[in-house]
Amino acid sequence: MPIAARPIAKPAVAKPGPRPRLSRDAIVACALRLMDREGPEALTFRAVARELDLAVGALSRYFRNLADLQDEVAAKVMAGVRPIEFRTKRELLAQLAQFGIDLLESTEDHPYLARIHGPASAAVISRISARCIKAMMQAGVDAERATIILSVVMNLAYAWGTRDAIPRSPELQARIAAAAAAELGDLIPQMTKGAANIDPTTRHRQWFLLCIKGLLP
Amino acid sequence: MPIAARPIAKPAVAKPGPRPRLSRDAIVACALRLMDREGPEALTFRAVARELDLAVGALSRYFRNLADLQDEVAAKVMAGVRPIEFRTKRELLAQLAQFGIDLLESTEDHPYLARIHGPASAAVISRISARCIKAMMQAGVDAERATIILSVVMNLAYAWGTRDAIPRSPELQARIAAAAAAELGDLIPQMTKGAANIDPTTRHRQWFLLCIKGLLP
DNA sequence: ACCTGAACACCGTTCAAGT
DNA sequence: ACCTGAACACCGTTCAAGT
Repeated sequence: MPIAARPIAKPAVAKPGPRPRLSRDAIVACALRLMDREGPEALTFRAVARELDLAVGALSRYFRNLADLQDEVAAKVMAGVRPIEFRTKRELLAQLAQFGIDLLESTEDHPYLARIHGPASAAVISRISARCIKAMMQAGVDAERATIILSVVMNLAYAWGTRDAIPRSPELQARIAAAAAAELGDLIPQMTKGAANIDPTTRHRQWFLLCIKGLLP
Repeated sequence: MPIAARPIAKPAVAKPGPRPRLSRDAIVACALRLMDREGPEALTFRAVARELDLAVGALSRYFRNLADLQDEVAAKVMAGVRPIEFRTKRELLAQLAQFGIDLLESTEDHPYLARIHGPASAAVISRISARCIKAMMQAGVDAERATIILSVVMNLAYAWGTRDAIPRSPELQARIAAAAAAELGDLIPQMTKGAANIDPTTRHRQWFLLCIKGLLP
């Protein structure tokens, strides 16, 4: 996901006195860059202020509190996800799968989304959801089914996108694998059989298609 | 979910000197109670120390850092979720739906789980997943399908369980509804039609069954 | 009007000192 | 061996004072 260029020109030497007002969006963009670069815990008012050459206190004029800023970052990311549009019934399946892939890539790029989710990002997601459900209903899917299908696609995208987001030490990785092996026993060969080295996006798309096909009427 | 009683007897008057050692689990149980009572942001080393009548520094002997303690809390909650067991093929559908309901109720009780998730809780989830997948494979479901079905059930349970976890002011609630209405337009009547006032658990079970039926071979 | 930056009340984490 | 609690380096948030 491309990040907007620095929105505020920084004078070579800090000058006192009133400066051009920052936009909320410029601050959100800066916060997003910061999180993508240094991780979610690096987002602090003080770090943003440093980056923007502001005093700490100034940020409170734009955001009620840190949670508010975090929420707006999540909203900005989600605003970049395009909902499906109704065209033809035949395209519905492929469109839904593509929507899933798009969302998956967004959450891969910003795996901290669930930790900073708030009311504002919830509103953005609600709007995207409504548009997707509308498209499905125009294609003849009933409201309940459309809601469930969308829920499946969005949540699988999120889960698959963040699967590798928790840093695992090699020892822990091995411990998890051993625990799974102990449970699965002699079924392991069957499991690894299908995991040929195909492109992950292709495999994810296949999984999305399998789910959506099973759920469309 | 029942919480264990306070594990350490608190002397009426604080006495200096060595005291009986606390167990990691006793501290985790205390942290869990604290989060359920006062929300996830109330979990601090200092609050736990106060509750357990300990000095702040002592907790670092048990947990590397706060994230470690949070992770163990999530692991404790997840350890209470029972995976499905293989019995008969006929029971598979109902068992998977029940597993979904169980998980959904856990996440409703502790909606902060995603925010405190870490390597230890990931290991617990991995073990539960392996057991569920094994049961499905013993019932004749191939490994890939079993993985996808489990992914769908677990992630829907999580999403549906936390749907109402973000506090929304009435104004925001209205703003979200208005945005959805603007997108959906005249399709709203169709949507609300099915939402008769049935028990939420029953509705969730129906949704789980619909999904699983569509995905089982 | 808008920004500054000291002040305040909290944190997590460390570690010499106690018992 | 285990706990204490002061000390340190950070936070978010507030607000009188500047320009």
